Amino acid sequence: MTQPIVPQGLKRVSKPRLYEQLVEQLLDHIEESQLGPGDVLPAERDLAERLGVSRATLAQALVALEVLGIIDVQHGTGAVLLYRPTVAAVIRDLRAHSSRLPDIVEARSTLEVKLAGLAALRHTPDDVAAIESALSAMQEEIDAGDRGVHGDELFHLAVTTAAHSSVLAQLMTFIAEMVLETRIESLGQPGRPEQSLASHRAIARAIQSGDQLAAERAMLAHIELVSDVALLRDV
Amino acid sequence: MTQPIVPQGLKRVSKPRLYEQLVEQLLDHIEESQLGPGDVLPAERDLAERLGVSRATLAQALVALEVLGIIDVQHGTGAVLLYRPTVAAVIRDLRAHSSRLPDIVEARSTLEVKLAGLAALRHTPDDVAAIESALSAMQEEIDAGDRGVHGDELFHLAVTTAAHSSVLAQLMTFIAEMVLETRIESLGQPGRPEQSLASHRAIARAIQSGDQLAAERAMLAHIELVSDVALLRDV
DNA sequence: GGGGGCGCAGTGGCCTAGCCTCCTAGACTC
DNA sequence: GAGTCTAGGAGGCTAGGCCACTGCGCCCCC
Repeated sequence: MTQPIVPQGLKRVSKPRLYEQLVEQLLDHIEESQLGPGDVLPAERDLAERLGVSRATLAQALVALEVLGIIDVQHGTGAVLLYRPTVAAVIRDLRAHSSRLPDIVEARSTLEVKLAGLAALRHTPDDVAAIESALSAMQEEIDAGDRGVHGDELFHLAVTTAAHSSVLAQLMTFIAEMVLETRIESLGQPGRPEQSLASHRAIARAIQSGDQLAAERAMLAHIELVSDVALLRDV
Repeated sequence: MTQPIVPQGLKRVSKPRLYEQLVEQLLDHIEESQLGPGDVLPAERDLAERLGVSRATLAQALVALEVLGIIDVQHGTGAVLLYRPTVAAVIRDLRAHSSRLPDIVEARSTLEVKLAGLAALRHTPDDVAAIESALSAMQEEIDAGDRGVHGDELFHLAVTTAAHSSVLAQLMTFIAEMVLETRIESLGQPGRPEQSLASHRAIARAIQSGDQLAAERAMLAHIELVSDVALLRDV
């Protein structure tokens, strides 16, 4: 009862689709029936009739469950469960109360701290050049009276690249959109761009000196600095 | 001669479904056309005809894209893009399994270490019960001569749940499929299931005692233990 | 009696055809 | 000019049908 409906455009304000309701019902059914990995769901025709929907709509629900990684639909056999009901519960929670801001910051922090540390260990001359270039870009933006959003983005991207860890980089990209919102807010605070740039420099120094621990600490401090306002604002 | 071919059907050896191909094509189309957030895709009837499929099948593909968080289908309006094309590319890469093993382990380690630490701080009685239940399940599997893959999975899931961090949990779901492969390999080593279970117990103790640092350390040690063989084998 | 092959029943895959609801832009009214 | 109405286009969902794949049991042959 805390969340007053997220205005954050990320969420669906619109009408519930039938297949979404079916997903919920199926998850409930799986949980109640104590089904486990390897068990197969009833046949589509049967299920559709029992749930009072057409096969086509049920098929959409099954596609959704498949994408969510809960079932694997096999031609000629049926829809077999991959995971335990607990997973279903987790996913349902995710869908229910959508990701809130602290969770986003938490994920960002986790990933970027690690990336900064790896960057300290693995950076190439090119990576260093890109980081320096990002710092200069942000400096120029600030000098021009701008908030430096672009340079900020460049910097974090350069650090991510310097870490040379493809999966982590992909995960960063995935949450990039969410992070962007918090970033723009933060840089709107008076004096914030300068502070942010200063902590960028600290991170860059630690990375260039190859000091993993220092880089991680610097990044952590930076993100905490950048996130506090957003946290206070919204939660 | 060690493994009689993993029956774990997670890797699709089977037939590609039409809607999956459509997802790929649509992602390509989005990228090529330089579409951004807010843009709407062509009408279903139009799209279906152009792609040479029925509306029902296209609808499945759209559901998949919706679950992946790429589009939002609005009644009466159309399918509007939520993210930038880069995200689409990322997701496609993730699906294509292009990432290499060390990177996967690295990402898993980063996320799970953080999750273990958070679980130490945030666990509820229910979370503890789920963790204990997972430990018992794995013990039973091992006693029965099994490798304990299932109990292992339950345990890591329970820890993820106990961390109560939705975005991090979401990221774990994304790499879950990749992680599964390394997990199964690891547990195939002689004596490994017992070692793994022991380190699970250590993690569980640290979480239950609320010791964040100890939980993080225990999880890190566990993942390093579990990953070394796979790393040596494959890279 | 045992082994192998074949066919059938059941399941999902996908399509066609159609009607409903919802949204929106533009015409119409005041 | 502002508000209202309406028609067309968009997605939502259904019904029914045919095809392809899987698995298992029967039957034939050895």
